[in-house]
Amino acid sequence: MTGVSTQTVSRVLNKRPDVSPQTRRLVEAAIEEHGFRPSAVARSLVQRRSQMIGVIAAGMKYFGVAQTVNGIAEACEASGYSVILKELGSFDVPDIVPVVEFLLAHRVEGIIFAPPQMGANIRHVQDQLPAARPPVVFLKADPTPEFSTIGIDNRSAAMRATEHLLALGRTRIAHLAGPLEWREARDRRDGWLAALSDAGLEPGPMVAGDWGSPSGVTAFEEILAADPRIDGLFVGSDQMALGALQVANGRGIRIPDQLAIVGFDGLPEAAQFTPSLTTIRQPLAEMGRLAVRELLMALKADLGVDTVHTVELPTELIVGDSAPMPPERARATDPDAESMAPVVTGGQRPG
Amino acid sequence: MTGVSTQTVSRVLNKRPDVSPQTRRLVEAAIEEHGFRPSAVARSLVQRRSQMIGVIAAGMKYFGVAQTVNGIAEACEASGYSVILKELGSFDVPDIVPVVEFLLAHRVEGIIFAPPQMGANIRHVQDQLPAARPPVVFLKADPTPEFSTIGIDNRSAAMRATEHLLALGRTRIAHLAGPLEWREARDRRDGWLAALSDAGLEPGPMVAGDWGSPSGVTAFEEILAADPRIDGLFVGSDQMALGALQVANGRGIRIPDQLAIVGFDGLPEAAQFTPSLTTIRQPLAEMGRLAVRELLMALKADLGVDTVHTVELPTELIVGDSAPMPPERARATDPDAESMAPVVTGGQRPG
DNA sequence: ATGAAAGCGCTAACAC
DNA sequence: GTGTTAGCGCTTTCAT
Repeated sequence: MTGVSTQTVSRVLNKRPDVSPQTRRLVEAAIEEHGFRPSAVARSLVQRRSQMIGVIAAGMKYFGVAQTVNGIAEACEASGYSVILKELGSFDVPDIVPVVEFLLAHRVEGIIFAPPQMGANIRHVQDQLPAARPPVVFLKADPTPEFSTIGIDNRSAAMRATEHLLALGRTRIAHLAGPLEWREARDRRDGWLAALSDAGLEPGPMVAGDWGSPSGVTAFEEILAADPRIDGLFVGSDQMALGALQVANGRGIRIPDQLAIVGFDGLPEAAQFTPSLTTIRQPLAEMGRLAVRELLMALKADLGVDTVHTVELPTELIVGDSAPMPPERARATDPDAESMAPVVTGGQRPG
Repeated sequence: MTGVSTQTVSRVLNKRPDVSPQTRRLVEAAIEEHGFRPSAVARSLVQRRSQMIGVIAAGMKYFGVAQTVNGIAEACEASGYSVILKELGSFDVPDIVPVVEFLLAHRVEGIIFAPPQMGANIRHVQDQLPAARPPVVFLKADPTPEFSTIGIDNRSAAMRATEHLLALGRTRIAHLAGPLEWREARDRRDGWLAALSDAGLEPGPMVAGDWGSPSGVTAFEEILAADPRIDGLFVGSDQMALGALQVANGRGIRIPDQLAIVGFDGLPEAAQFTPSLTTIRQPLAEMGRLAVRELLMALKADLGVDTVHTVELPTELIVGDSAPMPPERARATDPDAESMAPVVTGGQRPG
């Protein structure tokens, strides 16, 4: 309309080949001059694809969630998608439904749930999801036949952690748990119990914290009060383990000789704790990336093909000084030997 | 069109008053039955407001950026806006321009830059920003007359940290700096130098790390090698301070008696370090929230009113055991006494 | 209280 | 190669 034509402009913008170089230059000049910017909104409307995926996150203040959202954002950018981020105060159902509606209204092409945890409430969310919807991936949720889920096997990983303590000859092994309303906290506790039961040992005391490092301090003190003679401790998060380390150091408890500690999460900083922390690393960013891949695959295959997958990503045992490698090497018969192979960091012990 | 009418539906959806209750119920029933969902895309198109704000972030893997994005998302939700999150690999100019174009094409109503740092390159970004654009806020950037910026006064905060060490009677004060390509790292170094110069002292050795805790280990070892007799250390990030603590603990350096340490950032975990870390807290989430407020205010005032503000948020000295309160209380004449008032955490020292 | 008409800014399907 | 027509799904404005 401006200088010369009407929607030849469209062809220019979309870099179609069927435009004469001359016209093209003309149009481009006009665009430049008028500071014209094509509306992606209108384009989304007519094409019925927004090139957006919706991310429903809660607790981004937690290291894990932030890491996962990062993985999602990265993978989206790499695939030409963008993310609409909805941060929720909580995952209670009444909160979630309007958010999903919002995302649907914006015609996102997929939705990822990235919570710090998934409890039973997720069932309700799943029930309330409208039938007509883009693909959805739940992170850290119980497997279902209806939705793709991506997570780790918390129970096995916790068993692996506990077995590491057992391999060090520890027999009185306590657990500093996460809040037991959280499924992940319960799964980790169950893994701890199972490993002890397999070894024919009684569980040591268990106290729950709230994932944060201050709660590690108080919970560990309660554990010590319950049984000062424990020689092994499995902690549900690295942050709580940090609190336990502070108490142990303050009381002159020698780690790992007197008490060996294994954490959970794989914070990058764990290697610089005093002493460096043995921990289970979760592939948090990978989870996010994989969730995007799942979505894109489902989008591609939108024929009735089966696009529901349940993925459990492998975890790693990162060995630090708080619970070093046992003298006899990891058993070669370990069924998960590959995925769960221990990784030894440069457990730094200066001086 | 369906059951009864055409765009009376619109009135129903927008909860307009001028619809008979009867029709309303009819329409609502039809909506429910057909699983109809209004298109926010079409609405954005016709109303010319997307209710979206664009966030350009880089380095969300860093605690600080994640925290800030969290604050942004929170504040947006609270105001009925949503965020389109673009995560960048880096803030090099060629990368950024297309991202801004993308956001503009999506008709975001504001843009926030949330990088881990802002170097000189930001100038180029600012220069390349098109003239016709929604309001933009830069986080952590140098003040400019053209754009709103929100950050902290790194230099003053670093002076405050160093003065705390001086108040403890320390005279050989070293600095474990961040990477000096970063403006923030340089500002903190300058604050350290200024405080020492004001006190008439020579600066101790300085070595730069990369913000991460492993680099704290090696950099601190270099500092010790350069001058083993230092009695104070100001560290540019809490994570690097964690590395320094590990080395100090490993070598039997008594903290704070032999060496007092002050960090920077205010990680929540710093209180559980061994020993608990004295540090400068930055209001990271607040920065994000404030950025959103800035944007919304600018939106409201879009008359030629002056909407460019330069905000420097106050920081806090959090006193832990690594550099305790000096015997004589903080000088009452401190000009920043209020905003910079030290906060004493329960520096935990068990047993 | 409701319907009809026009248009937001683009692209798809055809003509020319 | 380029212009024309139509329509994406809404919200206006004006009639009724």
